[in-house]
Amino acid sequence: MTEKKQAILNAALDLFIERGFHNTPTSLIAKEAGVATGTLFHHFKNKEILFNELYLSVKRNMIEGLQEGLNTEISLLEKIGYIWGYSLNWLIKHPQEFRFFQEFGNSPVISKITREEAMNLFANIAEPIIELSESGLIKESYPEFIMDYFQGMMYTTVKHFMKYPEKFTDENISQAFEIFWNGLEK
Amino acid sequence: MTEKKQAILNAALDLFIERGFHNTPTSLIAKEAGVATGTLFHHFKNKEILFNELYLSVKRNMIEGLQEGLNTEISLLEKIGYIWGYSLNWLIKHPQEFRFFQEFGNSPVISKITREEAMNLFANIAEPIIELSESGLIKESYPEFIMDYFQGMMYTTVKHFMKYPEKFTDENISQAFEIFWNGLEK
Amino acid sequence: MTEKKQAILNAALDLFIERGFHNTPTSLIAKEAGVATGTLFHHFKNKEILFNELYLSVKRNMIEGLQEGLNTEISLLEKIGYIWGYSLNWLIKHPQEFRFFQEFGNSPVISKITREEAMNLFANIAEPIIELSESGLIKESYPEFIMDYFQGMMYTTVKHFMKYPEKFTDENISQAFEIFWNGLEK
Amino acid sequence: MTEKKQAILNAALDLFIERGFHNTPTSLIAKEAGVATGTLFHHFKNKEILFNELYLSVKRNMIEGLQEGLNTEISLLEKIGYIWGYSLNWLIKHPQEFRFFQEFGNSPVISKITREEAMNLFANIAEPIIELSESGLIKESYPEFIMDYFQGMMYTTVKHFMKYPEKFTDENISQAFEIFWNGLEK
DNA sequence: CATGAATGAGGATTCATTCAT
DNA sequence: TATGAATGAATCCTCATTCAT
Repeated sequence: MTEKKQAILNAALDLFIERGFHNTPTSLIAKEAGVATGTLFHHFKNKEILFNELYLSVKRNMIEGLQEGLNTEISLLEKIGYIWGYSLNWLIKHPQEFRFFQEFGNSPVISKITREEAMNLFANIAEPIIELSESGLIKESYPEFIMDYFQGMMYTTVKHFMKYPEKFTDENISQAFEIFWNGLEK
Repeated sequence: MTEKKQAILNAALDLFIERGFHNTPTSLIAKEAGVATGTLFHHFKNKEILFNELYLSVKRNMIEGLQEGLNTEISLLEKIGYIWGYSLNWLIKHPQEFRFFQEFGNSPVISKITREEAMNLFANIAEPIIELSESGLIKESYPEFIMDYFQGMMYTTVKHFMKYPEKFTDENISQAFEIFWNGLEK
Repeated sequence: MTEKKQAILNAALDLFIERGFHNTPTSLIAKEAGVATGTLFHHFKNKEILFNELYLSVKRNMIEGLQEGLNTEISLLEKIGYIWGYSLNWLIKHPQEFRFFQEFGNSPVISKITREEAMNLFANIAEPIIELSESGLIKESYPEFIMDYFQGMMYTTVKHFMKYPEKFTDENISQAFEIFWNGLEK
Repeated sequence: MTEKKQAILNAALDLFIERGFHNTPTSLIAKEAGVATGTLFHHFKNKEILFNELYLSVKRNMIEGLQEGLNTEISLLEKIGYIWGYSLNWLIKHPQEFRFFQEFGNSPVISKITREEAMNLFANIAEPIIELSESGLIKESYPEFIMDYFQGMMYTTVKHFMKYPEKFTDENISQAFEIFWNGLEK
């Protein structure tokens, strides 16, 4: 990846979050990235493609570290805890990326293909969560709900700590996981 | 409210959801509403004001029935259950409105004043939830978290049932509330 | 037709001829027509549609008078002579329109539908010429050639007189028709 | 001429015909020619110069063979017939080149200098035709008209045979010349 | 000679808003 | 109230040309 291409992605992330997709001129992205307008279109065929590439790039960044931690031999519960902890931390440390997911997770600008590629990235992260729903360790339920509940609680928690940064203490973090887990327990 | 004004609000709701604020031309709203472009600006000084009025109108519609049910003398727990049940039902029955809140809850187009007005509408609905956090009935926590947790679980649940309509059974609804509640219980 | 719409067509005719389709900015057309850019797109959905409407409009103008003269009962030869004379005169008196046909007769910007509509306009003008090829009055040939020969000679002649206006005398006009006709005669 | 330079000219010919001068990006020409954009500007200072060089190159190709055949001692009439036959054949066998002349013969992109150079190439081909007009062999007329008539009939004929390839038979070819000649004969 | 990333001026089109009817 | 033609600033994108490698 060229330096300029990366600069464009960085500028685009900030601007799309702050102003939304349709309210962010490509000229502004280029300006913030310190390149000419033409350069933007040299690297990304059009604005939509830029957006889709950005989406995948952010997803990849988030997953990168997660993958590695899961390769070790640990129990299912430990895996769940690890995924929760890692994700929570990563999202809190990357507030822009978190807002990006929140705002654009359902955006029609993201193409089917991009969505599929993103799904594939998450395949082996989703696995332990699905496994959990079938493990007998928790209330009887179905995988789709557990998956959505996990993600929902995660987002709710991050959003909360982002709104009240002073509440982001070890104690409150533990409590959040506890609430999540107590909800599921038999 | 004139018939035409209402038609404009109805058309705007659908279009804003489907296409986003900045990607929805006022001309298209007018067309879908069956009025001339000029007519739209006759009723709403500009696009932003139309959006803000729409936001408040949707909020009011949701609260309307909720208020009444809370006026009776019932226990705190019953109130919480009532709010949860009513909201869940209303949102599921009004999917467009739900999507509207999801997409635009954080939109910068909503003015401070509009946001305050909306807050006021929810004042006595928020009350029981805040009371709960101080009631000793649940894990020790602070009101802001309980509030966000309530809303987060609610949205998570509705979103889930919207994605999997066939899962929207009495049993699963109860289970969702149970999970929410178990999470909080001491 | 609005006054402004007509002004746009007039300006477009001159500019397209002088500069070609792709080298004529819509902004310039609007400027020459004395209207705002937006007005141009209010009347013509896009540049190509403007071009196609212009093409048809010019064709219609040329045919208008021609049609009437053919409705009378005159011999085949007289009809041919009339068509030749009328067309030659009209084209010489409308040099811009002539150049327009020359430059853009084969332009890929003209859509199939436009081409068909134009053909229909010429249906009963083409008729006598086709009839001629089957009349036995001339060398044995086939209609398609006679048609192309007629048009080719017409264009050649007009082009010539346009290049050398001082040669545009009654005598030379007669001679041109004579050459055309001698070529065909048995 | 380098291989690459020739490849650029070949690609340019096809693309200019198909899309017109202003609608043909230099990047596309380079791509079709299998070279880098920079390479194109290495061989031709700019797009206009490329176009002018292409024009002259095509003219030269057409004339090449014609010149030789005229150097022999034959009668005026034979010369005329030879020019007609050779040109007709060459144009039919080089349809792209023919379309190129048709479309761009009057293009303002061709510079005065280029136009003069092209004229010079045709000097001794034009000679017999001009001589014809003064020979007394044909109707009394003036050289400019004979010249234009010759070229007009030639183009008309080629165009016709290109539109109806199945009509391109020896018989029809003779007839075309006959019509051309009968038109002129006293 | 050859390359292709980078440039930025230019052009087609859109759209919120106005205003005369 | 209602209309829709008119406006022109704003935006996405293209493309001839340059230049460092």
